[in-house]
Amino acid sequence: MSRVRSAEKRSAILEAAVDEIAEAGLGAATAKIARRAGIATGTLFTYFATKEELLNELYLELKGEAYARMNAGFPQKGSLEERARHVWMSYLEWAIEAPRKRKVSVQLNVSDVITPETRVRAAAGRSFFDATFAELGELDAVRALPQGFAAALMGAIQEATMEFIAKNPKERERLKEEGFRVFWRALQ
Amino acid sequence: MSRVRSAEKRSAILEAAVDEIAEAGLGAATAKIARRAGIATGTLFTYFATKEELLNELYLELKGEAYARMNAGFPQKGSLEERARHVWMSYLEWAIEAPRKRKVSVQLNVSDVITPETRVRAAAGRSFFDATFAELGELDAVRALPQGFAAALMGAIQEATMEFIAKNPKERERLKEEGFRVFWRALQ
Amino acid sequence: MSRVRSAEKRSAILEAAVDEIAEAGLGAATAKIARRAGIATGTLFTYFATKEELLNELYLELKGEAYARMNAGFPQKGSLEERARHVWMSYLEWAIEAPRKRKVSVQLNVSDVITPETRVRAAAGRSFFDATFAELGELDAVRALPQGFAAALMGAIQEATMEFIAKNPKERERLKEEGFRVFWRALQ
Amino acid sequence: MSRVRSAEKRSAILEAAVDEIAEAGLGAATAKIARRAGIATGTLFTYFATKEELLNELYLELKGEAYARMNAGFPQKGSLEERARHVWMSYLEWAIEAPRKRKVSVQLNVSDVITPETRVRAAAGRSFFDATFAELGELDAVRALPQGFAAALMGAIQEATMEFIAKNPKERERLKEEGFRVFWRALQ
DNA sequence: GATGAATGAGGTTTCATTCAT
DNA sequence: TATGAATGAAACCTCATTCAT
Repeated sequence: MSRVRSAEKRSAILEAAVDEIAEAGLGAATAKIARRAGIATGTLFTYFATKEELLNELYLELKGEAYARMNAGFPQKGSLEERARHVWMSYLEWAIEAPRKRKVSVQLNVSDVITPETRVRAAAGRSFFDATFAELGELDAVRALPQGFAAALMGAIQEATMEFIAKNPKERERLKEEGFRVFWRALQ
Repeated sequence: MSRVRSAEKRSAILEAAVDEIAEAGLGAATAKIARRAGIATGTLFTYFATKEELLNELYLELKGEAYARMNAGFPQKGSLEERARHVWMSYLEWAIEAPRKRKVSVQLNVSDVITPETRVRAAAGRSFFDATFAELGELDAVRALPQGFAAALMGAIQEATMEFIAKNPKERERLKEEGFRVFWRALQ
Repeated sequence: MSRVRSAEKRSAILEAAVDEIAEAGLGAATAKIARRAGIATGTLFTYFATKEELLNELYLELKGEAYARMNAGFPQKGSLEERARHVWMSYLEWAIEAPRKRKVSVQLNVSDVITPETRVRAAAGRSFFDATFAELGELDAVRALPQGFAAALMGAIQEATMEFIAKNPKERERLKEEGFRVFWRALQ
Repeated sequence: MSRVRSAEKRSAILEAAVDEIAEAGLGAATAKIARRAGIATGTLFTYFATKEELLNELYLELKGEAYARMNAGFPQKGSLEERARHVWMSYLEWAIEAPRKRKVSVQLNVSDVITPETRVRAAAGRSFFDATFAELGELDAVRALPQGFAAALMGAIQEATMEFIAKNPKERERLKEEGFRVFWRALQ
């Protein structure tokens, strides 16, 4: 039997990619990523056929990780506000814990390497709380706006909130809460 | 006297940079930018010593252009809502008119090439309507949040709004207005 | 296992560098050196990280080669004159055989690319006959001069001798001998 | 009447070239030389048609300056040793006073930019004390060696001496004297 | 599968020289 | 003459990807 592609190595590459891209931008060299992952340059390409594929997979991974966090402990039966608050808080916690991951996720999102198909696949991870966003979209405040606006709005306000948490880490808890309240008020 | 450094050429380079970066990302080749600007490769470097400098100047230029738009026709004596609405609308109009510029502006903003000093210089262009944001920051909804949150919030919601305008260009006017109303409500 | 860095290729690069530099000076293009060595442009940089490193290694190589010649057949137990004569003759023979190498060695020596550290490392190769120079330094003629003067003196007179051998190759043997006698007399 | 090429500017260029080459090697940029000379890039080329010409003229200038020093106060009627000593001392003094000029002179000499014709023209400046070298060449010690050997020998030993003076500036006078004695003994 | 040397196109920047002013 | 912007070939070096081992 031949050796098998190891999941550990795959993860090591993705983690190394996060670090390297956080430091050097999307232009980060595959060779450096490989070295950081503790593997040979060539090995990287047995896990990801091209750099573009690596980047797309990374995007999926990061989105997936964030979504997993939001899905965990999701109060399926809570009130709309409770569910919205859960999503808000759990994403922010992930972003605070892994700022480089969030940074890279943003860079990937803004770039053109991520294919529409990848974006679609990434969105699939939201299944759990998508219903919540659908409900939010029904609120008077945004009913006249396209589907998805509520989600985008949350993302946007979180982005702004993150920025300030990064600057005042000690006020983290308060900022998380206040941020949510601003978001919530926007929807009333 | 020798030939004089022409403002037209400088502008041509910056415009070419916008187009090229919009298509190829921040990795866009200086040689291609030069060709698109109709000058020789070397000439670019008599206007901008390094690519990094070009990128920083471009950021300044784009921010400046957007701010100029917001400053133009600013209703100095209008109500707070009128002034906020002006800022909201004029930025969105600029972003809609020049989507590539906005896109590049976002990419630059997210990247690490823009120095803190450039960011400070860019912020200087906001003088006119900064007072408005200061006033917004005094509203109950965001009083507990750090200075600058209102501005960041507007940027964030605009970002979300832009995304949807890009997808539904025909609804532009309505989306602009609805977006503002969401923003405004968040502050009440 | 991957392909292994080949000593032959390394040598080929160094030899090509000698030829290219002899023809074009220290400004010789790395691309041309690579082509002459029969490898791709990029390959050169897997053997030498930068051109500067290549130049320093080349210096080491050339000095090493010359010193190896002088060490070979060194009459450890011969009289001072015999030992000095051996050093004198063997260096000149090397320089005559490989005039381009000597030329490049001189250019490198005069330039600022060779780091002090490289110079120190190069000097290490003289171990064998250093004792001889130390003894020469004790002779009355140069005792009042700094340590190392005798060695520098030999180098200088050899330089002058070389020049004339290059012009009158047929008189090589006589000039080698006469040159040594002038050197030797200077020390008496 | 049109403006005339100014001798001052020419000198300024040559001096700037010395400084720039001493710092950056023969690859020094003409534009930097021009800036250092306080003139425009283009102006340099009205004084020297090409960089190569500039370099050749510089060589001539430096050799000329050194020779002028040796010619000054030349003891036409002194003994052979007195005359030789004068040449020895005055060159060393020049080299000590203007180490960068000497350094550049050496670099030029070793390179291939200096044409044979320039070398011939440079040699012309030695007229005054050439007779002395001719006489030195008649001494038994070097009679069997080609014409010019005595001069080359002096140059070579001076080179060695210079090196040590550079390292021990305080012993300058003693080293100058001792160096000469070594040279003189070599000829006896 | 794993390795890392090899490849060569392409990236940024420099530079001697020209030429409009 | 003087100026310095303009030129574009070339320089050094990087990098995604391939492939011999």
